[in-house]
Amino acid sequence: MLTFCGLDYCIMDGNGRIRLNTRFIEAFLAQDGGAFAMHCLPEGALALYPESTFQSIFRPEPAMLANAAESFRARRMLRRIGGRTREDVLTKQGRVSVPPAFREFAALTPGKEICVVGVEIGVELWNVERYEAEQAAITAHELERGRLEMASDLQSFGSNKGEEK
Amino acid sequence: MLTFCGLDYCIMDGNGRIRLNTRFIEAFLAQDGGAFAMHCLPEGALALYPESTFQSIFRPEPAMLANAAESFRARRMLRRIGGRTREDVLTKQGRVSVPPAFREFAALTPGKEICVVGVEIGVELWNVERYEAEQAAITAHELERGRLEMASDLQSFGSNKGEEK
DNA sequence: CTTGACAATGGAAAAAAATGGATTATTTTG
DNA sequence: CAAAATAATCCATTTTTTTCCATTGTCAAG
Repeated sequence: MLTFCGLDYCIMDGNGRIRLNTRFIEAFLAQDGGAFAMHCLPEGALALYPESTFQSIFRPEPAMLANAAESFRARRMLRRIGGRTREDVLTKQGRVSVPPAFREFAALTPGKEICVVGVEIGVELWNVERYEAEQAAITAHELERGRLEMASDLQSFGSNKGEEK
Repeated sequence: MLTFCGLDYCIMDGNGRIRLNTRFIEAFLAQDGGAFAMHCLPEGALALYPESTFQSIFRPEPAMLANAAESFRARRMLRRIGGRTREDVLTKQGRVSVPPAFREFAALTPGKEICVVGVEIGVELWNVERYEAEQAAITAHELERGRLEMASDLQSFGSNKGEEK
């Protein structure tokens, strides 16, 4: 069953907060009582994962923690997660406020429309243009895949022109 | 036996919902008590599959879930399914409401006519013009396939001109 | 230490949209 | 042609979404 699914367009209010739709609110409440982690993804969007999901996916290995003092790479890894993550709890009204630094990171402008995307294990907050570009990339890949599949269907007859017009 | 078959034209009401015909309603009720998944296809249409059918097709690999932190590709996969799917249940009257983002995706306009196509394992909702274009593409492919099939029949005699005209 | 400005927070009212039911119209069937 | 079944429309109700406002907290200047 898909816990977090669907796509909403909604408005970030003048103070940089958004209200999740009812299904998402209930999913967060059910999983960790509304506790979640907000994390900046390299794609330029913000992911919200229920607290426990975040822990199980992003928790650094003990070895990493032990190495932090000596290892440049270990420190960078911890910084990457730590500096780009914030933990919080949904308000009673199911609102999430996005801190200024994160808003800037994800190009989310107070007062403007944003996308809230269900991604099975949580949700992602996207700038609309960025999300549409992401969608287009996904669709283009799928269509190309379909095109090749159909072309190969004709190949079985030893077609000398597998490409259609 | 073809559970879902046939083609209907019907009207999406002013609130973005459609009512399935009796055969489809009964098929959905019979399979999962009316529970279904609505999924955006790259062709630009919406597929409705009974819950269990959808699960068997799109069940996410556990690896994908675990890799969400590290893998760009894993996140995109979760986004591809999660962001483009919604689970729901038929109402008592057999109505399905299509959320705004999905309406836009499939070019389904409230108050206008759409196509409901039986596709054996479920149904698809199409914008009328898009469906007609798809039909044309299917026919063109079949004809091309037939042409190649006949040509290859001649090949068996070592014809020096396998191509016709 | 107090005051004032600013931002963040929480709550609630107003607006908009979705929902469910029932009525009306249309088509199919006998 | 009449009756039944199906499809479409309308309307009242509920829910959701958005906007607005009051309160709280923080920081800086006096």
